[in-house]
Amino acid sequence: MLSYTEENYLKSLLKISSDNEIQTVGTNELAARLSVKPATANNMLKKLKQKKLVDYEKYGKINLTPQGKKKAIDVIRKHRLWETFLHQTLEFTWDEVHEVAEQLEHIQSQKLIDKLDKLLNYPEFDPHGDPIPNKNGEIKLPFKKTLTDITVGNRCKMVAVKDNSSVFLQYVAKVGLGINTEILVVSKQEYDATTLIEVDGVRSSVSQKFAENILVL
Amino acid sequence: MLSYTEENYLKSLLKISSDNEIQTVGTNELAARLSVKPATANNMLKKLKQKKLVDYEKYGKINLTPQGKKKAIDVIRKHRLWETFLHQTLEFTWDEVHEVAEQLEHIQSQKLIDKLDKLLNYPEFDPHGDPIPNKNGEIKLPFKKTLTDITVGNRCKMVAVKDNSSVFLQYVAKVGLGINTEILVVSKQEYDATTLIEVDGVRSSVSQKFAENILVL
DNA sequence: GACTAATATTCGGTAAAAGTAATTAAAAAT
DNA sequence: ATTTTTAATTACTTTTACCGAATATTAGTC
Repeated sequence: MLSYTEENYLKSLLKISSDNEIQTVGTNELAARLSVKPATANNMLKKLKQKKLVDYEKYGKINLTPQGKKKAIDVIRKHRLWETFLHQTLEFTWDEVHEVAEQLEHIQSQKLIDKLDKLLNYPEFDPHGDPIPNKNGEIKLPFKKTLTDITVGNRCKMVAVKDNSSVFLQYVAKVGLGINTEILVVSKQEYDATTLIEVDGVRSSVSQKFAENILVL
Repeated sequence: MLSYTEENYLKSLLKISSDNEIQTVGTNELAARLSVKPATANNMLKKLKQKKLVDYEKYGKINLTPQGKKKAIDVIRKHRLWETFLHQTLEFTWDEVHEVAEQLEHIQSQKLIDKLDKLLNYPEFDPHGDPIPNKNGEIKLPFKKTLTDITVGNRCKMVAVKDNSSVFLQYVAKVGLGINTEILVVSKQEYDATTLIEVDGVRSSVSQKFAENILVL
């Protein structure tokens, strides 16, 4: 049985590698994500290596073993199913779901998750548009284009967000955006890529940082 | 914020005092309930006293403070709401719900519990017939008569069970009993109070121990 | 190839949580 | 009033997670 903390480390490892493409996961980055010091992360990595959940050599690259990856996917599956449940069934707003799901994802009961999955009718994406791994650990490929990729004068549809922080999500909602809303890119500043967008007839100016976190189709 | 274990101690303290009427709660009994050594329970009691959740003096009797009681009721409320959810919404059998609810009861989110309560339409009793405290901590009085109180030739209706162990519940179901089933007391052995009952036309012989754990109206 | 910056690791130690064995105190029995 | 039994407490152990400081390694630059 894995501890709450161990599960979080595995989850972060998987998330980092899927966020940054092929990219190399380092002790520092891992530590930063989890808001701990590198020494702490290193300790945990040693423990996880011993449990054969991660595979790495001193000063070498960190990889999840097949077992570790399976476990990590399972945690993410639980997290996203709970988010979906909170949003769909219990009417939580999409910026409220994450925090509670962080707790719920550690509940141990295979049957619970299977039943929840069924209740929600086997959803493929959570309220933020992130893919929910199915029971076999298969994940629908997430979208790769962001709002920054849309050229001036073109329309696109928002399908997900990259940043799940509550402050970001509330800002997104304030601009009139949500899953499946249409966006028109009106203009862009050449200097800092500040973008003027139009959503349901309302225009807003958003920063490059903002646009990078909006995934579109 | 209370730890998982602290919450369990408070819950047990409340349960003991409501199970055994006025009865004095001792360190030993508490320890036995939680399957730890008396020393462990004593440690925790000191900690809980310091947090002003229990009130007791060395070698004296243990009482929950108003705050402690409130917290304990809250944990029980969460436990029983989750049990109801698992049974009603997710189709768990009544002997499966307890174990998972033991985990779910520690999730911290007022909103989650309120929404769950609403989803279930503010239930007053859980799948075992135990009363669910409402949002203000008020508890519908539980039933006090047991199957042993019914005299030969009379009928009664099962409304709850005292023992929530899976082995007992499965036995109960095997005899044909469930919440709201009718029972006819056919005869009783004088020697050991073994009782012959009839449920839906099927007769079974049950021990005194069994009968004591069946609450009836 | 030597210097340096960035990154990783080890060591020693802290703090909190949860537990037990062995002892001591109190209550009950003779 | 002494012994026996029961209950409560003290003192110590283990586990988990964390950090600061010192050290080691790797990679990039001149």
